[in-house]
Formats: sequence, structure tokens, C-alpha cells
Amino acid sequence: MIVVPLGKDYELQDCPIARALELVGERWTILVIRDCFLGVRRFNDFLAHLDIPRAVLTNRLDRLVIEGMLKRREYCPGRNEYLLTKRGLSLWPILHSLAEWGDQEAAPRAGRRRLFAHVECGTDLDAAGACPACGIVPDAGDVEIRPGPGAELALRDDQVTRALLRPHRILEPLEITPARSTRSGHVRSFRRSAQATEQRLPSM
Amino acid sequence: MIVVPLGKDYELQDCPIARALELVGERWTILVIRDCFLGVRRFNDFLAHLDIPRAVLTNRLDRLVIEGMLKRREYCPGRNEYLLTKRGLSLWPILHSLAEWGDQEAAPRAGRRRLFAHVECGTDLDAAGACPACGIVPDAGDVEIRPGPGAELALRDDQVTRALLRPHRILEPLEITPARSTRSGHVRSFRRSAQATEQRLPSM
DNA sequence: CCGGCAGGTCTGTTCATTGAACTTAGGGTA
DNA sequence: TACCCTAAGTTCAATGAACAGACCTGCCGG
Repeated sequence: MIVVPLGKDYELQDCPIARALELVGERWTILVIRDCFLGVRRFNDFLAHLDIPRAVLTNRLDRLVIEGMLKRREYCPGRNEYLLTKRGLSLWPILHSLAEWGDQEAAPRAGRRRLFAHVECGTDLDAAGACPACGIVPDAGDVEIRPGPGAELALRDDQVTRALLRPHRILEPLEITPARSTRSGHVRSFRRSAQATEQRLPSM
Repeated sequence: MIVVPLGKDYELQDCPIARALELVGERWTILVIRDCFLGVRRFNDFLAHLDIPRAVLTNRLDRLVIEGMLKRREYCPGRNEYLLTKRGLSLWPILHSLAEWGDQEAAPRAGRRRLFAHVECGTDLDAAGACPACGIVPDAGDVEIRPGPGAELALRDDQVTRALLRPHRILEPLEITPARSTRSGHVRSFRRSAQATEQRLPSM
């Protein structure tokens, strides 16, 4: 491995937009990163939430690690989780502008599914990511994701989608409810082991 | 035609980011739109500047017209130009965030190739697209593109790239210098026919 | 009526994506 | 020990897009 063949090279397009797209412009890449922001960290959780072919997910995670957007960490022998690095966190404005545009121009079918709120005061963030009540742009650790008016109409019903419906802080690992098998002891015990690092959103 | 098969459907990802990517997430699409903002309007100019396969360009332009991002206009019988619509202009924040990230994180090899300046006062715009001198965010019609410190090192040398090195207002049609053949009469006469419409950048 | 140009379409090949099956390694249960 | 489970990959055949290059068409100017 460590082969980095992957097309998507706009090599002769010497412009910052093309350079950015070389790194995050491949299919699925942005959605993987979005999930990282929402708190997804594990291979199988990405898989369940994205419906992405396993091989493609492997490929995208590898590439993001190589490019320094994510770091891989063994939370128990042989099992990895993927965390946003400083560089990965710096992608936030791109995700934010895409989300804003998607909300404005690609009409949500029944209100937003997810809202972002300032934990301190409970106020919903405005379009620019600022807290209207406090007049500041909260750090990542102080932002909570919670279900919006359209949440009930979710098209999906996997564990990760369900976990995302429960209010939780951004970047914090999700509380996944195991499908069946109540006795998956050793995995459960690791679920909350990886606490939020000193990740901060550059601007939100 | 008017077939809209094209994959790239993240249909089950009911989230604004996924919806945005369904419309502008395909390969080349963003670069086509970037060129529109720079002033490129014609099939052959996109072709020369992007090194994109003709069939793919046709496909992307068709799709963008269908989705209402561009409008097609016959500037002389049988020849089209492509103009950003209001909806297309609303993509600016996405391009801007990509360009910012590309400049910060995917290091420009020798300074920026293009700078944006406020025409009224000649001041370079800041990262948010505002004029530091006037304290306003100028409309598209008042923004000028001009070569930056890295412009000389351009990797490309097609007509469009050369045209982009000459200062000009954003969204205005480019002054393409015909390669050879000084006597391409009827085309020249149309070059400046299509004046800037009332396009305005929603925020820059 | 010839050549050039804008704006495409057609074609064969290459490359990426997909879904499904298979692999590896550790752990729990009986 | 034998058996089953889960996480996290890898491998593979089939499909579908992207690619480069040749070809086509309508219009023009000389």
C-alpha cells in the first residue's frame, strides 16, 4: 500500500481552488470529513452512515491520513479510530459554506435535520456560525448538535443516524447503540475511552 | 439529450452538504464555475484553459444550465456563451472558502497568481473579500482581478491564461488574443458584444 | 469553393467505483 | 478446546465514467 495513485489531479490548474480540490475533491471525501465533525470515528460507523463501499472508504481514510487531515489512532489492539487533525479542522469553512448553500439553494424537504447551538446559553447559531445571544463564535467544544424540525423525516435508519439524533457536542465520539447483541463487552468498554482532544474549530 | 443520468448521487445522505455536492461535486464542475467567475464564457475558452475532455465539458455545461447555475446565450447564430445566473453567483462563498483553504493549506509554490482588488480605490481585498480601505464588501462589478507575485510562474500558457494575466473586472468577458490568424474578423467583432449584465456577487 | 473556426459528437481505451465475498486477528462463551 | 462474534480490512469481477483523439456540421471571409 501507501500507493497514492488516485486520479483527480488537476495538476496543470495552478490555482488555489484546484489545489484544494486535489485534496478533498474526490467522491465521498467531503462526506467522510463531515462525519468526522459530527463525531464519527470508526471504520464501521462511517460504513453504516455513508453506505460507501468498503474499499473506497479504506482508500479515502488512507489518503486523508497521508495528507494530514486525519490521524489514525489504535484505541485497542488492531482497531483504529480516525480523528481530525489541526489541518482537518481547518476545512470547516468549506463544509460550512457547502451546508449553507445546500440549505438555501437545494431546498431541504422539511426543515433542517440538524441544528447547531451554543452549549453555554442554548442559543442556535446563525448562518455564520456565531451565537446571536453572546455575540461570539464559539469554539468547537462549545457547540452542540441537536435534531431540527426535519429530523423525524430522516431517510436513513442506521445506528449512526440514530446516535446523531441525540444532542451531543460536536467532535465528541458518538454513543452508538449496538443493534442487537447486548453482550459485546469489550467494545462497549472502549466506546467512551477516546475523549475529545484539544480540537478547536478555527471558525464556525 | 436533456438526459440527466450522471451518477454522483448521494441520495440517501439527507444533509445539506450532500445535496450541494450532488449539484457541484462532480469532477470539473467547480473549476468550470471558477472560470465563469473569472470571465470565461465560451466553449473553446473553457477547453483551452481547463484541459478538460470536450465531451465532459459539454456534459458539465449542460448540467449546469439544467440546474439553473448557468444560462446559455447565443451571441451569434450557432454560437453560445455561458453566463452565471443568480443561482450560479450564489456559489461564490463555496469557491471563496476553497480558494482560501487552498492558499493556506496547499501552499502556493511562489505567492498568489491572482489578486482581487477594489476598483474604486485600488486596494487589495482581504481574506473575507472586503476592502480594508473602504470597509465594505464590493459588488462583483467593482472587483478587479490582477496578477499577483506568483503570476510569472504560471504552469500554463494558453490564450485564456494569458488573458487572465491582464487586469480586468470580474465577471467581464475576457479579451482573448487570437493565437495567430490576425484576421478572424467576425469573431473579433463579437468579442466585446456581450457586456457585463447586472450580475452581482452575493458576498465576496 | 476552399480553408478555418466554433461547437459539438463518436469511439476505443483506461481508470475509478461498486457490491459481494473473503481474510485476519482478537475476544467471549461453553 | 471448539465455536462464534465483531472490527477492519483485502480481493475481485462488473459497471460506469473519464480520457484522448478523430470525426462531423454550419457559418464565414476571401
